[in-house]
Amino acid sequence: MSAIRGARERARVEITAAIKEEASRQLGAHGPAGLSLRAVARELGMASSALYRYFPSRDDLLTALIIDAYDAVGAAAEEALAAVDRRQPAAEPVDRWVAVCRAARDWAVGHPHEYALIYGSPVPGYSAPQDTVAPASRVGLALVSVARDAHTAGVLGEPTGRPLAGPVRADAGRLAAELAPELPIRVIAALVAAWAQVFGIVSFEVFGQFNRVVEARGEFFDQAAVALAAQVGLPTGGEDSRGTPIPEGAAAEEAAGPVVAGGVLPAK
Amino acid sequence: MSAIRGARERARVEITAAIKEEASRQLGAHGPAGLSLRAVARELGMASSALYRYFPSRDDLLTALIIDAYDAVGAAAEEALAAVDRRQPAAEPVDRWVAVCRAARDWAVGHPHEYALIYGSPVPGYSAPQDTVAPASRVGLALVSVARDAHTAGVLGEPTGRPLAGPVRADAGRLAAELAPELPIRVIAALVAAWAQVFGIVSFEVFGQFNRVVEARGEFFDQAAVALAAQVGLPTGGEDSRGTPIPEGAAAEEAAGPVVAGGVLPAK
DNA sequence: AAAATTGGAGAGCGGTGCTCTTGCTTTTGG
DNA sequence: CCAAAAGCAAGAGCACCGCTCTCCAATTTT
Repeated sequence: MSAIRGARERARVEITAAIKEEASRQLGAHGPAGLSLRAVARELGMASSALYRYFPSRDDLLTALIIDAYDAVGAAAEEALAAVDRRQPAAEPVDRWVAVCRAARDWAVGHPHEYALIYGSPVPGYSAPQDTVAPASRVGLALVSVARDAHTAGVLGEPTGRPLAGPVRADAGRLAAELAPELPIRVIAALVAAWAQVFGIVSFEVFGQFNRVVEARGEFFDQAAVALAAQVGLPTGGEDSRGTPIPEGAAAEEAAGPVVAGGVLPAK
Repeated sequence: MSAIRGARERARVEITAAIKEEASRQLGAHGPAGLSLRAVARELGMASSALYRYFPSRDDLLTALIIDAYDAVGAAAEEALAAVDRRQPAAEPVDRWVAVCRAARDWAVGHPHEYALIYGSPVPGYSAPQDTVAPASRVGLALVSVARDAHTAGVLGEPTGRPLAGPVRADAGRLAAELAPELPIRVIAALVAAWAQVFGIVSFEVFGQFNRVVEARGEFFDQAAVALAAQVGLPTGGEDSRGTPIPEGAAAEEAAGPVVAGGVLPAK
């Protein structure tokens, strides 16, 4: 969209990118607290004050990195979904679900500092500017799309759990209208809960809460992801809680089979 | 245990407590990043260098606050369990479960900065010294004890989900030997997952991920907590048999939406 | 009472985010 | 084509930070 307006403009985007790159490098090396504008400037061979031409404050730099991180994990999730469809055109919903969860988790363990930036404590003063909400939704939307596709395919069962309390139903209804009007309200509520719970497990792993508790983190995560899929109503091929009808009999051989069918990567 | 050994010793514990108190106050006001040794010292009317007689570094002060926070949320959970038993001597397991979850959640909502300290991103360089693991386990142990009591009462059902993968089974077996040998291994695994998932939902609420997504946070949390209880194998009264509402909704008036750290600047 | 330990205060070091002023270069427009 | 405008880099400087070191007073111990 932007033609080469001039050397100046081109230099600007290049330098901006270089700053973000170096900042991201420092963030990976010393953590969010160790991100220093002066150090970035030093590494780039420019005066610290010159940096303020590109980012009006340290928090703005951090916000840029936050958006990039949201986009990175969102892209990873979307790409994983596309990859499983490419590899296996009629993949089971649960496999698509697990692929998305796995992608988020793998990105998180591969980029712990970036992950901490977006799913850890809000770092600066910082009250999530509007620019972050779209990138932040991408993983959630990928999960929603898995459920939506299962629904259109007619294989989406009843989510587990009790009937919704009134206010929760209202929230879920509002969300449904926004992003998937065809899905049952209870599925929407279950999706939101599952979304949070997936990241709960990821956070515990990345933030060290599983130290000396869970060693087989990959398998543990997959197990939980499958359980969450069932909670949402995706057919998991296993005996399910409370006799949820399993729409079609495709998966008879999974009874003793691998926990995760079809091509989801093992731990590492 | 320590008799009054002298004015000096008594002054030491008093000053130590005062430092932690003021530090906690500042943490609540300006967030973890805004905790400044100099400011604490200033507020206490002493030289900043004198503070180092009590805490050898800022990180040590933070560690002390972290331990206090773990103890506080752990105590809240244990106290909630005791309270529900006191109020209702033969409480349903699911009610005891939800009480523990609720206590953790309510504490987190009421102390967002302390919560961020312990369940957010690991703040400094910081590699969780051994002193923190015991306090950090208290909430988890409360959840285990609910399951254990249900088991001894003979009302613990099968946890939902597929059979465990081998490595997960190994982890769960080791944990079972440590803290509840009588519980089925699958229950242990489900407990660990539920533990992480509870805090996933709490973190999403406290860290603002639910902004503009979930408004009825209390009800939503209760719903998820019940679902997790079922996942562990606690009887939840069936899917629709009894419309027993959720125990209590106590803290519904946590108006402040952005729980985020004290605004350094109002953005712009 | 003397000696040893402990706590407090100040100065100072190197670092930080950020602002302001001063020049220089590129872009713009008549 | 050249002057005005706008954008950019650099330096100095402010207020703050964590932390160390030295010096001195008060307390404990011997």
